[in-house]
Parts: sequence; structure tokens; C-alpha cells
Amino acid sequence: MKKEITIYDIAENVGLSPTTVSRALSNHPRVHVTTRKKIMDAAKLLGYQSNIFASSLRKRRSKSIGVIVPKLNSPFQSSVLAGMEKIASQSGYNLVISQSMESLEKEISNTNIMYNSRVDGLLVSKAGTTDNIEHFQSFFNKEIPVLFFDRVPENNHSTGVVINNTQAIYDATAHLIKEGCKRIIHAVGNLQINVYADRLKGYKYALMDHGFVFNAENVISIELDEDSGERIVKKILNLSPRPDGLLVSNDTSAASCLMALKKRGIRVPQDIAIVGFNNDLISRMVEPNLSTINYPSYHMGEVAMKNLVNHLGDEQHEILQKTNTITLRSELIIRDSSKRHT
Amino acid sequence: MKKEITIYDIAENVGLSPTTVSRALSNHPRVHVTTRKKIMDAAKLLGYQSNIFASSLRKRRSKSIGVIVPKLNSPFQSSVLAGMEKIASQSGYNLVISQSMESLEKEISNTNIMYNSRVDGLLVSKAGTTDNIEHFQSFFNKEIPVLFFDRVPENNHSTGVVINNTQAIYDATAHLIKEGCKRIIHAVGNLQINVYADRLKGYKYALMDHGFVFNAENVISIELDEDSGERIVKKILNLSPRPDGLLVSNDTSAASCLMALKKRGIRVPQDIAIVGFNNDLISRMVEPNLSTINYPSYHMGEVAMKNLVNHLGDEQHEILQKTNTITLRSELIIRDSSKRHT
DNA sequence: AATTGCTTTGAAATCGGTTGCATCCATCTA
DNA sequence: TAGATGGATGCAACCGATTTCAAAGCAATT
Repeated sequence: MKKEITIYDIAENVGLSPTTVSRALSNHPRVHVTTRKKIMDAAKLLGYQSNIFASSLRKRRSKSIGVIVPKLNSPFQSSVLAGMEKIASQSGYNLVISQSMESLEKEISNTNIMYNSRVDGLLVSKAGTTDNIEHFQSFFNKEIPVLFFDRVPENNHSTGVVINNTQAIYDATAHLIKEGCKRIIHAVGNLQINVYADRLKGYKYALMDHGFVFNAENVISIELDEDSGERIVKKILNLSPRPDGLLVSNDTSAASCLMALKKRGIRVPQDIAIVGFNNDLISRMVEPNLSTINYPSYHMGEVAMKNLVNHLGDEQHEILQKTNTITLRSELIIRDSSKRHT
Repeated sequence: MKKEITIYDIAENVGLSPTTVSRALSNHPRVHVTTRKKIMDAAKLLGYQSNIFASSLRKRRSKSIGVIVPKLNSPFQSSVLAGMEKIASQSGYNLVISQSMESLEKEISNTNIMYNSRVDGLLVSKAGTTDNIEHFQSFFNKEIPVLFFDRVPENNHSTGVVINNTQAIYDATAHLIKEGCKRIIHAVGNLQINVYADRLKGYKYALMDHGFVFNAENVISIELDEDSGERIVKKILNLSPRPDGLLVSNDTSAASCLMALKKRGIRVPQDIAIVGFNNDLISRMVEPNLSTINYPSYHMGEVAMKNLVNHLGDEQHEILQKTNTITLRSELIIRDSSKRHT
């Protein structure tokens, strides 16, 4: 039960006031260099550790940033988080992380906890069922910046960091058309989520632009998990004429589809060409390698965090006010799963 | 710039003292039910949010738990974190997460930040280069519990949550021997890390117990990343006689090896049988499916966090003192990559 | 010598919730 | 009826760092 060392102990030790000690420790310019040095030395000697609560209570800032993601255990999210942590750590911010489990209820609860923890800023990727952003109102009221990434709400005034999902799937669709596909299936997640809704748009636009007729039967909205391949493939094989192109909105599910197809002796890409999404590790490990959209997840984490941190450092709080959306570059990577011409 | 609502505002509102308000809000028994109700209602009405800093400052507890992992973007770690977050959230704890990037220096810095942030407990999976635990001394001194998981330090008195790595690789090795492998390569990570050192032991013991002679040439210590397959396979193919069994200490690398082998026309499992480690998604998606060790990562996160939380709730602080190591069940999963008999 | 201006330092209030001790009042016991 | 018992509530002192305002020290200028 060692006693806690405070600035008062240091003050006593060096024969100065706590005020001066406080200033010296926070590199305030109005302390003589010699004094500062003496205080610094004493602090180190005594093993002083600043009490973050006292400091935060007084300064009304926590030097921590909250992050709410739908699920922690996804290759995409963990990569985003890694990028965020890198920047936050460099800038002296702590990361308080929680997951909404795709539930609006839990997202609200997490948001309140974050508010209560007095985070200086919040980074959010929405849960699937979240269709409003009322629960962030307390943040807006207190002008605590909230920045959305990947899954951003519609029609809002907060800043978002995204990729152009519409364009990405447009390109992928156009690619499949160019490869000679006549009937292209789009397997997509929950259409309440902007990400998937935008992708569906891209798919429709591309069809339209290439003289194809959109057919709702060709869109499968389904949870894109590890086992989704079987379900998707079953649906596909019931269709007539049989589809020859498949756009799957994440690589895990695309890989799962690939397995399900191969199990049935259907050749990829000869019988059905596949394009995934995310450029996860798995897209490079299955056979044939999956064509996919490179989603710069790590970079997205970095960019989102950098913007938030810059905003917090900016006294006028102008950075985010002036920015509405930051769109990162994504690109189609063509691999063997969709190459039908040699 | 809304004014902050404090217990003093509530006190004034209901005509009671801040003391009673504080007690009512924290469900102290010495407040009359009627009074409590009145206070609760006023709090809700005024939109009161407890100031966690003031509370933590006084109570000297933060209701947050620090987690330090080597890298956030790994399937294993993100799954562990997901398990931890679930339990922490249920128990009312916040998670402050940082990554050491496999660097001792950063681990030390992170540890100090965590200490400074006054986390109530710390969960750590060591960085590769960490060979001592001096930097946790401040935690030990103040009796703040530190619990290690997966990568635990040697010879220490802290609690660790692990699997039996030795046994796991022992089983895998024995399995390959039973499948008729005559020369088994063990591709393993940094041997400074207990996890890999233990696995090497298991490999050696199994060889010994089955009348094989250990040969240092058969052990490849290498970073087990996505590209490691090429490097491992090159080494293997230079050996004579050519190995016919390959134990790779994580699935990412095992999948990478599989690709490198297939590229060279070497058949798996006929020419070389492979066993991976972790039971990551990828082991079920490559062809042939990888035999692997099921590592209960999500469960490990839950168990580690549960123990820490129970310990914190236990006034006598006896739980962790009495426990040294918690070993979770892991198991060999045999899939096609190592089945040589039908 | 007196005034001005600058740098360096300090006293004291403050952030908001918690808690040891005291007080008040109603009920109960002898 | 006096005194004891106990539940409900309040006073005031914390927890430790920050910050406003002011004062003190010192040199330069008039």
C-alpha cells in the first residue's frame, strides 16, 4: 500500500508551491528552466505519476477516444482498429473500444457509457439495425465530435470516412460483364446498412449502363458469414438460366461460395465467375484466388483517427465542421476467380 | 455549451443534500425508498450524467480494464478481444486497448500509460521481445491485478490463461507420425515467446516417444506471416531426404505454405502432410482443408476477463492469488491436409 | 530614487462525487 | 417518563491537478 505521490509531495520536496510544480510538469513556459529541471528530477526520483482523474476533472478532457464497432472479431474491423490505435497512441490518446454486436440497443448503451466516460471524441461504425442517430444527441449538444466510418448514417451532418461503395461494385459488375457474364448475381448484406445499399446501386447502374435489365431475383440479401456460401449457392442453382457471374459483398462469404460451388463440381471462373469484397487475406489463399475490391481498412482507421485528433487539437473546431465526407480510394483487383479470357 | 448537471443541481431541485443524492444514486441502503425514487426521477428529468472523473478520483477506481496485445489485426487477437469485451461490458467495465507492435519498448510505454490511466486491472499478451516483466512492477506494488493470456512470461507469480501448447503440438506430431510421415518439419515463430518454445518441446517429446531422432535442421523459426510460405517451402525443398510432414504454428502461414507447395506441383497430403494451428477461418477455406489445433480464442478472452472481474469484485483479493495458471482445452482437428490413409 | 515592465512564483478557488462522523427524530424498552 | 436504539439525513473534509489573479523579484529606464 505505497502512498500515492502527488504534486504536493514534489512541492514539499523541492520547496516550491504545487502551482509551480504543476506548471513545470506540463511544460508551461512561465517556469524558469532551472526550476523546471529541479522539479522534473524530483518527480522522477519520487516516482511521481500524474493522476489522470484529477487532471481530467479539472481540465474537462479525458485524452481518450471512444470507438464503437459492430463486431470486434472481423478482419476488416480489426484492421481498422489497428490503424486507429497507431495514430491515437502517437497523439497521446487512449482508445476505449466496445462492440455493438449489430444491435441498436447495445449501440445506445455503449454510446451512453462513452458519453459518461467523457471521451473527447467518438468514432462509430453503425450497427446493422441503427436507423437513426438520436442517441448521439448528447454528443452533438456538447459539441463532442462524432465521426463515422465505413457504416455511416444517411442524411446527417457529421463527418464520415468511407469508400465509394457504389463505384466499387459498379466497376466489379462492369468487369464481369466484360468477361462475358450474362446473368450476374449480387449477394449482399443487410440493405439497411448504407454500405450495402450503395453497393446495390452500383450494381444496378452498371447493369443499366451496359444494356442489362435489372432483375430482383438476382439480388440475394443475406448475412455474409462463413456458412453463407451454401445458402447462396443453393439459391443460385435453382435459377434458370443458371447465373454465370457472382458478386459477393465480402471475401469470407465469397470464399464460402467458392467452396460450395467446387463441392458441386461447378468450375470457377469457367462456369461462374466470382468477385468478392475487402481484399482479406483469404482472397489470396483460396483457389482460384478471388478477384475482389481492395478496401484500405488500415488506412481508413488512420485517416479517421487523424481527422478526429486534428479536430481536437484545433481550437476553432473548424476542421470537421467544414468536412462532410472523406472518401478513400478503393480499387478492383482482378484475380483468377473472374478471368474468363486468357 | 449546456451547463453540466451535477448532484448539487439535483440536491437543490429536490431539497436534499448532495450527500443523500450521491447515496441514492449509488443505491446505498441508508436512503429511504421514497427519497431514492424522488432523486432518481429528478436525475432522469434533469438529464444527469455522473462525472466519472470526480467519482474515480475519490474512489480511486476507474471501472476500466487495460488490454495490451501484440497486434490488433490478427484473427486470433481480435477474437480474444471480442470475448473480453463481452464480459467487461456485462460487468460494467470499460476496455482500454493498445497494441505493443511486438516491441518491448512500446509495451513498456503502453504499460505506463495504462498505469497512469489508473486501470483497475491489466490483461497482457506479451510482445515477442519481452524477456522480463519489470515494467509491471508498479502494478504489482500497488496490487493492481495483472493477468497474462496466451503469451505469458516464464517464472512469474502472476496468473496466466493459456492452452497446453506442448500437448497440442505433441498430438499433432503424433498424428503425422501415425499417418506415416518420416521427416516432419516444425515451422515455428519466435522461440523467445513461451507459446512457441512450448510447442517446440511438444514436437521434440513426440518424436522421442515414437523413436524418432530430433534434428535441428527440421525446425524453422521464422515470422509466420502471410508470405512465410515461400520462405518455408524453399528451405524444405533443399532438404534431403525431402520432408513429408509439416507442422506450421499458425494457420495463416500454413495456408501460405500450402499455396507455395501447390504452386510447385507438390501434392498435399500425399507428398507432404500439413497441420496448422489456431483453427482460423482460413483453415476451413483452403483446399485441402487444413488439419489444425482448435484454439478457443473467444473463450480465452471470456475466461481471462471473467477471472479478472471476479478478482476485482472479491474484497479479499484471494481468487487470483490462489490461481496460477488456467489451462483451456484445445484439440487437434484432423482434416484433409494430413489424411494419408483413407 | 522612482517608475515601468517583465519574468517567476504562489494563494486559493475550483472541478464533482464520496464518506467519516454527527445530528435529528421516531420508535421501543425498562 | 427517561433513556436507548436505529434509521434517515447532512456537514464538511477529502481526492489531486489546474488556473485565475495577484504579488514579489529584478533590471532597465527616466
